[in-house]
Amino acid sequence: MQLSSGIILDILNGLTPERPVLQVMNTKKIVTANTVDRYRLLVSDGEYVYSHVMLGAQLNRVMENNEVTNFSVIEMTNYVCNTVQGEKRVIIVLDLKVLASGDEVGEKIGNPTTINPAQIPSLANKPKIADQTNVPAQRPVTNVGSKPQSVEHGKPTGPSSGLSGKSLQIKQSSTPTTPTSRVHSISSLTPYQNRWRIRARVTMKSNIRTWNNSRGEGRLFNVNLLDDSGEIRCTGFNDQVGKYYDMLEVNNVYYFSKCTLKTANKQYSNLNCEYEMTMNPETVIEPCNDTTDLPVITFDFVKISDLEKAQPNGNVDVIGVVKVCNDVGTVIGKQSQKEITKRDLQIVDESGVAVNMTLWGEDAVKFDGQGYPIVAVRSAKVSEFHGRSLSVTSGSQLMINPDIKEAHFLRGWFESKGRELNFNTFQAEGGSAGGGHSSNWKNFGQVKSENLGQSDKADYYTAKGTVVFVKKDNCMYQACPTADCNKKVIDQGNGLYRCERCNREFPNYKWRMILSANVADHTDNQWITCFQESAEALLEMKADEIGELREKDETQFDQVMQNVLFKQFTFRMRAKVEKYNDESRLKTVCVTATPVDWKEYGNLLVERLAQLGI
DNA sequence: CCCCCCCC
Repeated sequence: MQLSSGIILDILNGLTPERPVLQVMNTKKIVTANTVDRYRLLVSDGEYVYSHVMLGAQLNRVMENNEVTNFSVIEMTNYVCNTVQGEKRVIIVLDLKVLASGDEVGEKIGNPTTINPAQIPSLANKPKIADQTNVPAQRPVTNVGSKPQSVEHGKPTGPSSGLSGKSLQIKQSSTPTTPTSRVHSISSLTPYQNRWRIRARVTMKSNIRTWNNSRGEGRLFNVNLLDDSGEIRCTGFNDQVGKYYDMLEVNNVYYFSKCTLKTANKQYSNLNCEYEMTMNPETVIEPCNDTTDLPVITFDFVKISDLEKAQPNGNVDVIGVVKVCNDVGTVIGKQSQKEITKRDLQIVDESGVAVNMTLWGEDAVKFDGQGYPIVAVRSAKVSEFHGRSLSVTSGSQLMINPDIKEAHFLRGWFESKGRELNFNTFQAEGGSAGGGHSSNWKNFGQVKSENLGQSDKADYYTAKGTVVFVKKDNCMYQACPTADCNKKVIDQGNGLYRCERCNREFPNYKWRMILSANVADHTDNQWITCFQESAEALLEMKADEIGELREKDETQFDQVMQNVLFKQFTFRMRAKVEKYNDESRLKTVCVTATPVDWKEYGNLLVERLAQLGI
């Protein structure tokens, strides 16, 4: 009986020779929980044996009927060779003809050896796995260009016959492939492979966080893992927190295997990786001391003075001396309505500028500002608040007094001269009333035609407009008298006013205004909301006086509301779309309203005329 | 399975 000598290598090299004749050396039933059983074969072409051969499920009958047994000689009349897990080749037998039964043959034909991976092109240039089995002469390889089909697309295999990843996980001791030392690159990982191992440096480790929502509760942490191919986020939940949180240290290197991969939700990740990993009970993490060839954590520190050039809502690496460390405080999250702990720092560097940096939660509580510590933050979030400020979010890595050259430099600078310096700070845009220059002039027609405020961040603009209408109803309310609390109080009817936020009753209250006004120019009109200061500026009266009028002299109160009509102002506006249920509409808040500076406005018009060539 | 990243 003549086997197709050496033909297995041709198949693994991408050729699809017709009707290869092979001897079945061994068979194994692969039992899986959720899908039909499959059979795996060890086959020989007389020269080589190969074990990654799966029988299509439609051929299970030839096994169940004992048509194919050990030593049977078969002809593969239809088959494909797929690449799985990046490089492993699996031959799937789609149809076969039994040329001789195992009983008839009764013995091994020839003296086949295992395949040397070096003979398969894409494996050949990876020295780590070139094993030392005797190497037959290299066979000429011609790529016919017919890409191996993916299992899912293999047309004749039928709906239930795809090779499930599970069945390929089954370990066979005879498998002559991938030694355990083989390391995969992070960028090669996909959810469609299970047997991988990466060697990576931890570049970020979060705090342990707890959650409690409708889907359950628990705790979790994440690490970012870096190798020379890329960076991936890995999350550990519950048991894995206890198992791995202390073991994993930023900057150290570990082997990771058997994590669950899934598509990353880019919305929540600042890493450039399509997938992310979750630790599971099978996960193996082992320290690795040979770290020399792995990339080290690098910083791209931005000088504080250069933050004004940084993209708002983007991330920067930053390092500075903590010049001011405020006490821990709490705020109420707007969406969550939960209390959040925070701490504001002011950090400075040799660029002579100071910036506020906010720490949250555990970072805030644990921070010790004694002795002007140096903080380095990888991926701090930049915000536009007060011109520029920084926030250490869960995607950031905070390092206190890190042992890096930039920190030593800053320490020297601060001790020798920085300590005595006065630092510049960023200025909030649009905060200037009167004296400062206004910018980004728009008329209301432009606001609409240029879709201002339609992106996810607010747009600021300046407009000259005429007040054409104010809503006097509900334009003010009785608010908590506490300095920083403007919450509406509840009249207890006994001369006391209760503030729910402060959880206190007061004998007095202060008036706060929320005035809706319609302002117009020659192009369009715009509804705006004026809070306290801008409402007072429009009405040219303090809120407390207006409130008193409203209580005691409604005619005069109405007069105040009348007086503002047809007056012109320079409005500094903040425009942003807001969602009410499913409807989104542009909300415009008047940040400041100032009397029109006619000289400035005249100059603006002259400039406009010049642009028009008039 | 988180995914809030806040507040002024």
